[in-house]
Amino acid sequence: MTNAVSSRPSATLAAWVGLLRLHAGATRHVSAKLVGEHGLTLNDFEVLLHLSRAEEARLRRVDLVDRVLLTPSGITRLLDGLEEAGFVERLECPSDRRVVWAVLTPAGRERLDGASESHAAAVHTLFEGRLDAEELATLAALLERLSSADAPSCE
Amino acid sequence: MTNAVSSRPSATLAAWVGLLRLHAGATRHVSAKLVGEHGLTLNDFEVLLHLSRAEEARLRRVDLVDRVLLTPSGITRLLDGLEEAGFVERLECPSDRRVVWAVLTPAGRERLDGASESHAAAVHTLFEGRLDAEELATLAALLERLSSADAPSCE
DNA sequence: TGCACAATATTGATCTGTCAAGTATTGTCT
DNA sequence: AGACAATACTTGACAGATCAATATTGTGCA
Repeated sequence: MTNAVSSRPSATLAAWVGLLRLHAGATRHVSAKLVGEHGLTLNDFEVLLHLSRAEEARLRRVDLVDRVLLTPSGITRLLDGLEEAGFVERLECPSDRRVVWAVLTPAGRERLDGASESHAAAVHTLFEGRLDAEELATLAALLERLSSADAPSCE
Repeated sequence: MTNAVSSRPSATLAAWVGLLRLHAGATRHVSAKLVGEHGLTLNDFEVLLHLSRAEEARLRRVDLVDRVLLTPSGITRLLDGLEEAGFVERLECPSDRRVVWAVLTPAGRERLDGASESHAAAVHTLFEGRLDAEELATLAALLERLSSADAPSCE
């Protein structure tokens, strides 16, 4: 009886597959709508959103890496696209010449505003009718606790 | 103020970002271990696992699409890799010549068994120390309910 | 029977993101 | 100062997955 996975479908495993399945399905739903109606990827949207909330609508690459959970090169490439589309601009930081700010342009803000409602609605329909307010709060709290300090050292 | 997202950070939204963040972090952790120690992608692993549990250790492409939440072409390409590695074999179905079974080979089963424990351990460390048994069960139940009938028609 | 349509699987083009490596700048320690 | 590490970002090569289009087989029905 060596197969730990199939012989002991524990609660951790159930939570794990639930996470995988929900993410895959949810992400597809929300992303399809966002791309179809506003030409924005999920990550595009998130970057725009974070910029819009930041001081002076600008962030360093590194800060975006933390917030969006992408690798540095992923962020660079994503921003390349957003720059080309005119939603974001590069701005060199005078005090530390290693950093390059990503600045939200008016066009970027406009696109973000246009997409926000539709995005919120899409997310809403994922949960609507399946969970009541209390369950939702519980879920949010649990997920938050799990993702807070998340990378346990890989031995 | 027309920005629905930033002005109303509702519970749905909190759950949503929790889901995104947890998935990104967790997936990276588990996947890194699986690839590093056993040369298997997360999806490779899942396919092997589903096959091992199936009747006669074989499934149609379409069934894998449902279980693993990948597109048909994604499954085809993933199986190409597993075939090349010798973990899976193609088998044409005599009764319906459109379908091609994916059959788990002994080598595939062996690799799966080798990876299972390490995988389960990796998943375990994600939850360990952060959630007690009851919370874990709650989480699993909530996730399961959300992902069960998942694609609400996109209007 | 024959014909329209659905279901299964694959392929080519393309996209998004990763990894490993490399450049440039800044900070620290002696 | 000068050496060395750390930080911020970029780039080339590539993996993994998607989409749209296609081939093939099965099903239902006039």
